[in-house]
Amino acid sequence: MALRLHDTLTQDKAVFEPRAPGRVGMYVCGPTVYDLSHVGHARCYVAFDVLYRTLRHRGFPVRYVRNITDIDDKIIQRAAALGEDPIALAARFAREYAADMERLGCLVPDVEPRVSDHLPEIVEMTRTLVEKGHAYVKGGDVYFSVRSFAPYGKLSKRKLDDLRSGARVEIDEEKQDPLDFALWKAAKPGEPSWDSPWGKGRPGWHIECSAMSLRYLPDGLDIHGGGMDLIFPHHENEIAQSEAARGVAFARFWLHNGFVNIAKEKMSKSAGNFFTIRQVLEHVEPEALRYYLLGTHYRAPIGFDVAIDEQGGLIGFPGLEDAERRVAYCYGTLQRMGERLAEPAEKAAMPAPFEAELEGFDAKLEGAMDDDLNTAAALGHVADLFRIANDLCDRQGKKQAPGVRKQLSRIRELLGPVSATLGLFTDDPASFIARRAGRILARRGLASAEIDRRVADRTAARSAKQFDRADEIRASLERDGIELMDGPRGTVWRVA
RNA sequence: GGCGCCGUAGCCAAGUGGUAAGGCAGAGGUCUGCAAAACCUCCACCACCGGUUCAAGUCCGGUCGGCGCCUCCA
Repeated sequence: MALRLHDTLTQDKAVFEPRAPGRVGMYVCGPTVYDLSHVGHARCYVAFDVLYRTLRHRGFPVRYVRNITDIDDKIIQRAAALGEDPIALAARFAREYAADMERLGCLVPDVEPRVSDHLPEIVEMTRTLVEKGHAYVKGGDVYFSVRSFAPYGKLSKRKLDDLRSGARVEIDEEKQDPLDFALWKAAKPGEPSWDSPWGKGRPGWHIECSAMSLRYLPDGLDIHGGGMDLIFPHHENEIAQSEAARGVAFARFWLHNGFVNIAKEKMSKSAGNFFTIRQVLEHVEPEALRYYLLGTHYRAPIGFDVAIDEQGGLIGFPGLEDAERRVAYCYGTLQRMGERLAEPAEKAAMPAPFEAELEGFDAKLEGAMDDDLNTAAALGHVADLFRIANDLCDRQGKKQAPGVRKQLSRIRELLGPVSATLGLFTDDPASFIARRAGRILARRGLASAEIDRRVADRTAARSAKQFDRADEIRASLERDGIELMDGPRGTVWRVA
């Protein structure tokens, strides 16, 4: 089996092989830190986290580089609006971003370079482009000459003449061609600036990714990723800068994730129809968001449901709440498995029918991930696994079957690669369930101690065979969204 | 206008030519004092029209509908 990835350059899937055996260089465009990250960012970084995890799980030594853009027009604008220092504002949102990533279960990249730490590399690459005739200086600005790079448009499948005719960009008198873009911008009063051969200034938007990616992946990139909206112009420009400067291919595989849509339209800052990651995490566990995102293939658009009351107030996120119930089901199953496995050992051998179904799982999971990281298909197989686990756990008393423990521990082993590659089900089951229950109860204004008391009342009524009274209490708890489960070890409750 | 993507059950969603994974909702059942949970069973003329093929949701052409990029954007 071999991992196949979809490459935007060829618009086709191909078997992934690193250019140099023994190491994989992977670069993902990180955020411009002028605000909190939203669900669209979450999707991108979760998707590439899965790629990172999968590569590592397959034994590739990976160097994962994900930048932080902390010098940018928007940061300067936002800082001016808030009366805050731009560098400080960027540092603040970079911390918030890191916290969001951690909560979503995204592994920390090997390198997270910041633009403000890499001015020398950026200046150097810009200087090289000027020397090679791919860039020109106008006043204190430096522009990349798009016409000087023949393959321009190869990633986004655009022709220069099409772009020109459709261009709605204002004609900048300083540019030789409207398509040219700034590598270096002359300083304006009150803005952060750095010294350069062209005077004080700061980097343009695209150059930082070329300079920083090649700084940490000097042999070139095996994989370059980001959102589909970066294909043009950002990634197209990165290719132009990098390949014009070095004369060699920049990245082998270009991977782009699809958008998160609200009411069929792309979630974006500029459209204002976005929800931040932490807004979402006020309503559901982080793992629910991760599970939800992985339920759709990373290149396909994913819808984001929002429930609004009549006054336009936010009620919640129905799709995410469904996902959370599903994650809770999985953790509930893991909890049952743990309890069952703690029981005394059996002697009987594993019966054949289950064995076959379980043994096929590894290959199914691997096959799904091999197919351009088909996490949705992978989760379909994971669903089978949890169903089998519950069925096994049900086999008690009269339905006792041999080999249950052995099979459950096998299932637990099979879940290892799931956690390793998808980053799911890594929490302690009891912790997840308790945390979720606590959050939902708090939202409903309920306390678990009070529920315990009501449950105890019902238990007393049941012992006295006062079933009407017992059912009355059950109904009352149900109205509060509490489900009761009478078992051999007594009654337990949980939030619906 | 240029380039590109998508249309699979009530909803979400996988499906790299050989008679449609999975989840939610719904119906029936097992279990239960009653329930719940869990499990079992049931539930698809793959937008439409042509074409290629022994065989098409899957390939090609067209129609209709939706979306994205071309300006900051994950």
